[in-house]
Amino acid sequence: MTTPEIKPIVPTEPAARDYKHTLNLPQTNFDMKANLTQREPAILARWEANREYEALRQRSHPQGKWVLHDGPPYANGDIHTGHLINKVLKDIIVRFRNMQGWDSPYVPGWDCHGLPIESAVQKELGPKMRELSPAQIRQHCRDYAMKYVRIQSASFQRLGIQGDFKHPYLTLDPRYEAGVTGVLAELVKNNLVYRQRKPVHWCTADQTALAEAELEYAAKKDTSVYVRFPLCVTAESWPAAWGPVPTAANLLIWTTTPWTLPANRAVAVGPRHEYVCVRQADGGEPPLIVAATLAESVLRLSSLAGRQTSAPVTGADWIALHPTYRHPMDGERTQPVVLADYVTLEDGTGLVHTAPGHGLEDYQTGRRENLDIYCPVLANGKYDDTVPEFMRGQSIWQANGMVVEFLKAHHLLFHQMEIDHSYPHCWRCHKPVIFRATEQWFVRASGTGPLMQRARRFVEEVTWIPGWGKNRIVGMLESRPDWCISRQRWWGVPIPAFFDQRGNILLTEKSLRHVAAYFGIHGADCWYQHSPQQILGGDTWVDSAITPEGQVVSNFTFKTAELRQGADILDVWFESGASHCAVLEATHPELGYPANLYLEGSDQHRGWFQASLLEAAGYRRQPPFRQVLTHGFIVDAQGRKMSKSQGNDIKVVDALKENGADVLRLWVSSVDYQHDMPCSKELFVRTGEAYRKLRNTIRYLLGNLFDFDITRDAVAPQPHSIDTWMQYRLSSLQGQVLQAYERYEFHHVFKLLYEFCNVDISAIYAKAIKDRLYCELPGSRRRRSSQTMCHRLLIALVELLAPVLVFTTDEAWQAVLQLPGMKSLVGDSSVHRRIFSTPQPPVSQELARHWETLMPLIQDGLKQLDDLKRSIGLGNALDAQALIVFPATDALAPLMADYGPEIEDALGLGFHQIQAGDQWGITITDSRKQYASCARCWKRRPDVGQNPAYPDLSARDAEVVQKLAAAT
RNA sequence: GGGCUCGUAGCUCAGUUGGUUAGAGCGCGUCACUGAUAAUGACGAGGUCCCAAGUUCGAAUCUUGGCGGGCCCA
Repeated sequence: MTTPEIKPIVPTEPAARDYKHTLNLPQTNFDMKANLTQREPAILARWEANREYEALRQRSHPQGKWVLHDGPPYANGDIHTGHLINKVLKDIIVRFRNMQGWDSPYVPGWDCHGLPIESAVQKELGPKMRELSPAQIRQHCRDYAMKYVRIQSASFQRLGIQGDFKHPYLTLDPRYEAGVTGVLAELVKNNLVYRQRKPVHWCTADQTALAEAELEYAAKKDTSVYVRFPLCVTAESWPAAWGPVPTAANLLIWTTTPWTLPANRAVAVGPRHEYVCVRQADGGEPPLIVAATLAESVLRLSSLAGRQTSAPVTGADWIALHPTYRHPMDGERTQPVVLADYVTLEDGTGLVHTAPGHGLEDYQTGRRENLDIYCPVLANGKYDDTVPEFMRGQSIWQANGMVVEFLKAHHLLFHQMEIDHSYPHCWRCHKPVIFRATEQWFVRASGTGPLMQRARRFVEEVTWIPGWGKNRIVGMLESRPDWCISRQRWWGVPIPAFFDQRGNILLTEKSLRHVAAYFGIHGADCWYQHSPQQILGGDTWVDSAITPEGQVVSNFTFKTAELRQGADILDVWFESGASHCAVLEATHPELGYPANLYLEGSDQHRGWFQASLLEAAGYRRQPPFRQVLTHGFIVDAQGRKMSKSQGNDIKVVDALKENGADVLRLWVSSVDYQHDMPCSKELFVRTGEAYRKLRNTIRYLLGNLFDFDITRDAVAPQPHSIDTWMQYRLSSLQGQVLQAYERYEFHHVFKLLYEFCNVDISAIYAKAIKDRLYCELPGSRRRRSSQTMCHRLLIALVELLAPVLVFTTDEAWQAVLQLPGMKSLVGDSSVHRRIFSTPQPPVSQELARHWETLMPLIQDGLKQLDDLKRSIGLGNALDAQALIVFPATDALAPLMADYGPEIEDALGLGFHQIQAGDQWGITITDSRKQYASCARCWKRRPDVGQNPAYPDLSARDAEVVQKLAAAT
């Protein structure tokens, strides 16, 4: 089969007639320029006026309820890139769920209590703070927190985050405070709360205990000392392996905190490590006891000449002889050498100075060995009066030098050196913290207790995304100590314990439930304003009591007039960790327990995820979340952490002004958030370029639909046209994008949509259908078929982009509603209240496969066009023609009359011919000297001038113009 | 120092159970179009797959050890 021979017409210059007005050129008022910084606030105002969030809630939700529970950001400071990533990811998910047909409400929350706010207020108030009552201080803190709630709320909304911002949850809400207290009641009921003297991280500047999450590690210089502890030498306790019993000997210990030496109560050795006795040949120095493997390196520190090292003895064998030593700073005290598993031989001497009041491991050893949990350091970091006289009242930070001097003077200092090490600091005041034994409230959250057993089971029941999140939290649970939940500050939820004059304590499930109800009405501030009589509501209260000795006595009668309130408040992590009860059930019961999803940065494995899990494990049968999704952290372009002090941080507020929210949201969607995310101004600029491509694709589709009425003009894609190919591509795209959303793989969503716009639509389809859209008769089947496809593309793109580009798709949807017939079809609806359209049924695989044969021909054609451009300066493909050769036996052979014109248009050519042959092939040639150019469609074709009435037009264009003329 | 984790073109990402010459889009360069026009198209140049050793006929992929980054902890 060959195209019939058409007699070529000698090229002539076309008459200078202008046919532009007879074309169907794109028309739309959807601007190419986004102007987001102006447009977005206007759209926000419209949403506000239309009560969009409320309207969404009232929409029908065929799938049921699906709840993402917001982790509360801390109400302090402007929003930063961490908020950006977290809130936008949440918003994308919630919007996607809603568009899937779920009822997915979003209630934003804020963490309003805690030390950072109190410290900031303290700084603002200065010395005035001392004159204020606790209630007045709390009022200042409240004002401070609420100020930042307002600032952050405005910023989140400006980012397009959709939610119930009129009714957020605030941890300072009395109902929330009641909820937190209720959780505490549950834990007390299950015997999971106790009070004990125990070393905790303590900030001497802020004078409070600190949680793990409130520490930050920084380099610190310290004096480390090697100290002689005089051994009590007796024949019975002297190992035979060490040779003759000397008259005196010293244990050698190493510590980086000389100030804790007054609190020394034991020396610990490793059971399997070997210890030796080192003697100086001249007998000038008493023998030293050190670990065998460390002896050489330690003794080298001091120029001990001519030494002899004895045979070794294991720690376990030595301890069997019950060795003791004299306290280095208090010769009256005799103290034991004990075993401990944690002693290592990595540094030091293998003998560990043990101060049960100043270290967690030391404390555990102390408990086991029945040692005194002795802590001579007051809350302000100064020694009390139980230490040697020269140190009394001194700050521990000054004491290091004094201790060293003392040791020197008493010939106990073996060696001293300055070291540089990583040391915990207070997250607020950045001062170094210490371990200090104090009376604190604890939750039994360690070991193999019932709470931990259930927590471990919960971990198994939850889906952790990515999967390693599970390992991470399991590892943390395994090694965690009991949870110190008390803090010595003002700004928080009080631990509502009452104390009588003899130190008996009232803190029971019953008393907590009573106080919780009272807090719910009056707010927790009442703890500082109302008397115990008022709060407990009577002169006596009969309940269990905890005696000063820690015994529980039932049916104890408290006289409320003699009670005073405890001064401790709850750890803020306990507060936010109670949100599964305080929010999902108490303040926003419409959400319901448990949540489908918690989504936070991966640091929350130790923070909110764990606090929530532990509290729920204390009294519930079901974990508070079904899925936990974590994201990584934003780093700078070089992959370094962002910090204000380094000046490499990006200000979200500035980035918003420069790029608009949709560009920032698109950036969030474009990166794989499970790892670190590099961020820079340049990356926002790049994202802006991607944004423009998406916007222009929508604009192109809108522009070509100005005269297309979906209710009247839609036709099925023509079977052997590029429309069919496009439908095939679209169906496949929709499936992939929805699946990527379902898996929370938004960077795949972005990539799929972006490449679809660049390649499938822009480079291939839009190019191919330009001629038929612009030049065919408006109502022609060929044009309507492509318009139908454009319409489907438009709706699909706007819908699939809606969770990400919330403003732009809203604006685009307004333009969609202006298209003929649309309002009658969908009314005045917002794209954000839509449920994703069901994709068209997939087109036949056979038709789709045809294009797998044709696409390589088109690729070949493009290459040839480029060659012609370089070799003979052929600039416009409309000045070229193709000879398409197809195998006569191919299944496509009978269809080439249909496919030929499609290839011509896909390459943007003026003309083509088809010819049967042996194998597929395409040859592009210059037709400038062969055919005239049609004055309307600019194609060079042999049929230009065929119609005598229109000598400057091709046959098709002549017919179109004739019909248009007839119609008017 | 420990636990978890990441390291593929300038950027963002793909790379199936190991298997031709490691891919895509963007960006960049060159060119074209001027009826998607501060838009659009074409072609092209870009990679020691962090490094090293090992296993294997064969490693971006598996093992071990480094280096560098991040989070959490000590």
